[in-house]
Amino acid sequence: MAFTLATWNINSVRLRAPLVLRLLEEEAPDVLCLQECKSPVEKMPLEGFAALGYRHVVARGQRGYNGVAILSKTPIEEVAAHDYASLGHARHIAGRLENGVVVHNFYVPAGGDKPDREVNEKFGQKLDYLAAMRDAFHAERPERSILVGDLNVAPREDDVWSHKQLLRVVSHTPVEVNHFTDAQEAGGWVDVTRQDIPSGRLYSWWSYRSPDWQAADKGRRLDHVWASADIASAAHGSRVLRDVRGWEQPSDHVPVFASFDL
DNA sequence: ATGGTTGATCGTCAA
Repeated sequence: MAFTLATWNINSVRLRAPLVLRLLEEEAPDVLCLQECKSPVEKMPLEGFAALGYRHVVARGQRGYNGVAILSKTPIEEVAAHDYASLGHARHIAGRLENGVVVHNFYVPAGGDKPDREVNEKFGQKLDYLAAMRDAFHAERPERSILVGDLNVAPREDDVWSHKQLLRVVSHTPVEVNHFTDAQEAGGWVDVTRQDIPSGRLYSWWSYRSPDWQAADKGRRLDHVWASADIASAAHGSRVLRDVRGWEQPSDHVPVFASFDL
């Protein structure tokens, strides 16, 4: 069974429900993972998604911040919803599809402005969160699993518009990249997007604060699709839907897609 | 070094 999966930081699922519906109609992924829903689950506009065939949902929400959801055309069974680093935030949900594949959907803390945990508590929380992910994957190495989400780290030099200018900017600092890589390696996760698109600049986020995002193109690749090593060879066809950044009243993130022959 | 924009919520925090 082949299926296509997408991940998208929607930055308010209620405000941008029309954009979610447009993506589902135009691209029809089998599974869509959303982050930053900024809504309790009971206030997410799930009826509209169900009307398009996405009748199966696992989600965690909270008022105003965070919030993750997995929409699926086929049944999905919730298998976990971890509060890594005990932040009390709705940042993770995991479900198992009928083919046995477990989908982890993450929204890693952004980490605030200053990349120093001594003066910025949020940066410390981000590092702690990534360390907790590492520990969890070390304790139980994932198999037949896919991990997606807004991981809020752009690990490679060609994942940012200027490696040199971002070395001290949160999302691309060496300490974050090290924590990110440790979590990835602890799980034996393969970066599916870079397996399919091995070289060249690739971004999934452009700041609202940067005018003329398209021409300036000061983007970062913060949104990721990983697969456990046992199924990584089944992945193909990764795409980053850059044009979605130009939709009306857009999210600052765009969807990232991958397909799997399993 | 600073400010730039957006969203939730309703003065301010988070991103």
